[in-house]
Amino acid sequence: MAAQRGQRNGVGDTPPAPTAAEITTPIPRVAEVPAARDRARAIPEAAVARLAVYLRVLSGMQEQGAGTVSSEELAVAAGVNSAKLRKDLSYIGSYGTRGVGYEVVVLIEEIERILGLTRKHSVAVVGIGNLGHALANYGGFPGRGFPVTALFDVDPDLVGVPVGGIPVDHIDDIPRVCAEREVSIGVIATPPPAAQAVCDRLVEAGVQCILNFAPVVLQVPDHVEVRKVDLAVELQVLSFHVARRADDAAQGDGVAGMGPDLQVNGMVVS
Amino acid sequence: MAAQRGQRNGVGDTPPAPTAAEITTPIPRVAEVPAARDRARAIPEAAVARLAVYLRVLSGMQEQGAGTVSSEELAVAAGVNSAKLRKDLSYIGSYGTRGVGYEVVVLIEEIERILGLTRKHSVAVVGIGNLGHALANYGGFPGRGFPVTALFDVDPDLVGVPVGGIPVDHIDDIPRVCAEREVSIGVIATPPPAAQAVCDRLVEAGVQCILNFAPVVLQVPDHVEVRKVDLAVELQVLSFHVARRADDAAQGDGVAGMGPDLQVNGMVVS
DNA sequence: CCAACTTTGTGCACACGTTCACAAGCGGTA
DNA sequence: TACCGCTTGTGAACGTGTGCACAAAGTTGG
Repeated sequence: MAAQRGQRNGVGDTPPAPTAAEITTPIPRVAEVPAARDRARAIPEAAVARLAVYLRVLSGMQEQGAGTVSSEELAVAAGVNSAKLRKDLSYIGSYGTRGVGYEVVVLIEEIERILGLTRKHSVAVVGIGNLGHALANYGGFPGRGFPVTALFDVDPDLVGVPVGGIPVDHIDDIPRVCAEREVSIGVIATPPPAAQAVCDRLVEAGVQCILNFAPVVLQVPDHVEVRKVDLAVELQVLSFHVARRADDAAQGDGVAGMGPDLQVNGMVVS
Repeated sequence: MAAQRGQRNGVGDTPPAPTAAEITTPIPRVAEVPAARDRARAIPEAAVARLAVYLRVLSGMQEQGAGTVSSEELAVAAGVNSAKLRKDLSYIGSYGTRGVGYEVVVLIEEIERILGLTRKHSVAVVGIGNLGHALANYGGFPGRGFPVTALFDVDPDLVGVPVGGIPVDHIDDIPRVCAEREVSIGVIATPPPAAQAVCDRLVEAGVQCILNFAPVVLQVPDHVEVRKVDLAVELQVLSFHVARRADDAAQGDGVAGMGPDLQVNGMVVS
């Protein structure tokens, strides 16, 4: 996935050099806060998403009492190449020990810090239909750190009714309620026609991050970050692969039989 | 976003040249079916996802009685660059008229054909909790073409109960039921610990495409296509952006005040 | 203290995707 | 028919992300 956003202007004009303090580094553990900040800006989006995956895998390992992991172990558990994993981790700093691996606790701490999980992020869900209901009932959202603190809908029958312990407010109250409860992430689970209007109100209320489940391309000012989860697109992409597969089978038939073509690379699957 | 998959081996060893029949092209409208097949294999994943978006936008335009669209119009409606849009469309063929634009109907037809939407794809939902319930109730799934024909759960209290018009079966019946109803797409909405086992059964049942909502890295044989929708990851990526933004504000403070930095590029927002 | 082994961190090359810029082609007009 | 303006389709440059391969660095055993 790839998130669409409202026209990000050319980021090509970044500062020419990273102060060169990066290379010299007289003492091993310098570059405390400021360098970390500089690095944070350079982490590719895809790597950020993977860091979140690593974090979950690491949490699982921690619960099972693992003290350290090698990049190889962590990589197979996360379903990625070990080189990629190491590169991803290098974006946030050098917290591994050569010849040994990474300390699970340290890695968890650092990833959480980079992802901003040390702070709680209030979540508001707008649109309490099937999906909104499900989201609200997650209660505390994935793995805590993202408490759902506000619910909104237009339906007067729903307003006031508590869902998952939180009373539903009317969408007209978005600005007030979001401000009061310091909502930092808005989740849009409304029907398509309502999505843009809801989005506008969230933005107006100062919400800077939006997770959009409505199959609509949202227009937002470019200081707002939008991520989209689009069920229809996911299914259609899968459909494409079904079709491609069917075509391949129909076409490359007379050549090598109908069996799957041989696998050269060693599968890492256990 | 990027979908993880079970190690795709180097596609670098593709046929050396596309038969060179591509370049010469004596007659304008040759390259009927076979070329379309060859092309289909070359469409980048990201482009496929966007084609699905274009399709939705086009459907909306068709309903409003539009006969033709220019790449520019369609691009802004889909929230992308017009050059990118044209390149994406070029992957599926040349169906535009220079100086005019694209015929909406034709484009819809062609995109549907490429995405394999001319055929119906039965969907099975496994795990009828909050989310599974919501998915089952969509009834016919996004925009039809993806009828939900089977539901599964372990809970004996749910088995036999109809949800959204379809009775829930026990997950032990996955192979039989999936075969009977010719399920081609499996949706996993179970708790994390059950996901891999469920996935294995789906694969065993011959399902080749899986949409995974469970926060787990699935291991599948490489003829199976997996797409992942991970709520936790989405939120954590947003959290990262909040943090980055906070850092920026705290750091680049003394320079240009606290207002948003000026926007150079012309916003396309209406 | 040294040598052998292990694993990280990263420079480099490659591949993929995006963007630019323009020739090719079509419709409208005189 | 010839010209003009407009929009497509695409070759080529560019930027980003991925994967390889190896030096750097640490640990363990003698």
